[in-house]
Amino acid sequence: MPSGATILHADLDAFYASVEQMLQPELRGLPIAVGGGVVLAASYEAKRFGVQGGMSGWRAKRLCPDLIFVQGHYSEYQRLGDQVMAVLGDFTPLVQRISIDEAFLDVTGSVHLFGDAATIGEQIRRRVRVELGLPISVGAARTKHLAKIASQVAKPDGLVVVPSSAEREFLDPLPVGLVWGIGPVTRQRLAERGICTIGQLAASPDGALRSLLGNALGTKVGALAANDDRRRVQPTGRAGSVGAQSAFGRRDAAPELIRPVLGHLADRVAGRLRAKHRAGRTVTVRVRFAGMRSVTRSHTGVYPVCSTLTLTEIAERLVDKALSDHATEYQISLLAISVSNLVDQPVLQLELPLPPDDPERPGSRIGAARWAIDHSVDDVRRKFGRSAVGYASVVLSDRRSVPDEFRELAEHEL
DNA sequence: TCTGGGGTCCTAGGACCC
DNA sequence: TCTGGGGTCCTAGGACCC
Repeated sequence: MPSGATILHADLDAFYASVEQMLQPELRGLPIAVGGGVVLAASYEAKRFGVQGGMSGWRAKRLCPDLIFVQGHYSEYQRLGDQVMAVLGDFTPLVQRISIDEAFLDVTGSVHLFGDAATIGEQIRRRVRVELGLPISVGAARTKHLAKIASQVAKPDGLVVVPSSAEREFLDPLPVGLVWGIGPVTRQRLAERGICTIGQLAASPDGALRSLLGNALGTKVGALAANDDRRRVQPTGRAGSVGAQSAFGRRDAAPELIRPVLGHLADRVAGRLRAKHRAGRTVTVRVRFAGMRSVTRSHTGVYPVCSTLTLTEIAERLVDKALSDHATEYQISLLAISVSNLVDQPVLQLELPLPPDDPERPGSRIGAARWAIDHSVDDVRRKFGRSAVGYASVVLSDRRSVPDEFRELAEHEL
């Protein structure tokens, strides 16, 4: 009997940790964490003790004294993640990759070739296990939202198919936190009103949902309740913004470090933009203070920016503004730069020389000079590597809490 | 002895235009 | 002589996701 489920959500289990256990068999069955100062990923054996990604290493060790810290094999993560996606692509061209280790599939057109959703889900799981040595969970349902919830329920290393005839029975007893978009804050707000399960949420009047969750999320939950999720699986698009951030942790965030750090961040962001022939009109900085309170300041200019020096200057101005608005805060715990409103910038615009007083203006004297500098730096790096030439990298080299390879895994396609 | 780094989306107020 | 309604863009903050 057909289940009506044609959307799959495939999600590798504890991806980085599983890769380490696959590469080093002596680690299998043991609580491990990838990373050191901060836990980047934890195996299921470690998760049982409450160890989670993003947690500081000392806290994880306190929760799980036998925890083993391992260094990440980041290029392996990328390679294996890509290979998993290739396996998924063997079943349908309609694959929407959400992150390095997770994707939606629409198998509507594939069932006559491979069997129903349950069969395809099992084939995916078997192939990923046999060919790549990794556990992957799969959820199958009529909509993306349901498929995603199903894969979470299937974890670890399982398959859950939600037949369209049994969606309510499946959803109603589940905790609201499984709904995409409901995090800790919203979950708490709902709990205060006695709403803990998706069934209770679905039974709430539409107006109440909207006032509780906001218009957008309320509509989404209403659609979930009415089984009316119409989002389609679509190939992953390009990123709408590029950013970089640097946390100071417990190291001193001396004021004289602000500028070198901004230079370093701008260098990363602008370099990525140039590599993809992109530029952005809006620059946003975020300053986080001790106590996790953070403020943002942004500037939208007339011309798209991709020059390292120009981005640095704009970011410095914005950070100065943020700091003067919050003069009582004295300790900075994080700095971030992000560029949005992106546009394509296929070639250098060789326009008529323009007044040289606006470095942001492409074709102005200063703009052209910066373009030349940036591109020679990019050239040297292409030939000799990132560290061959760069901004204050010596000053900051021992400050990086997370390896660059890890950062790169999280980058989206520009 | 404190909380990484990459993103997306939503909300709300204000400026400005027609 | 005082003011409608709609739309777009920008800014700031916040929740959330992987």
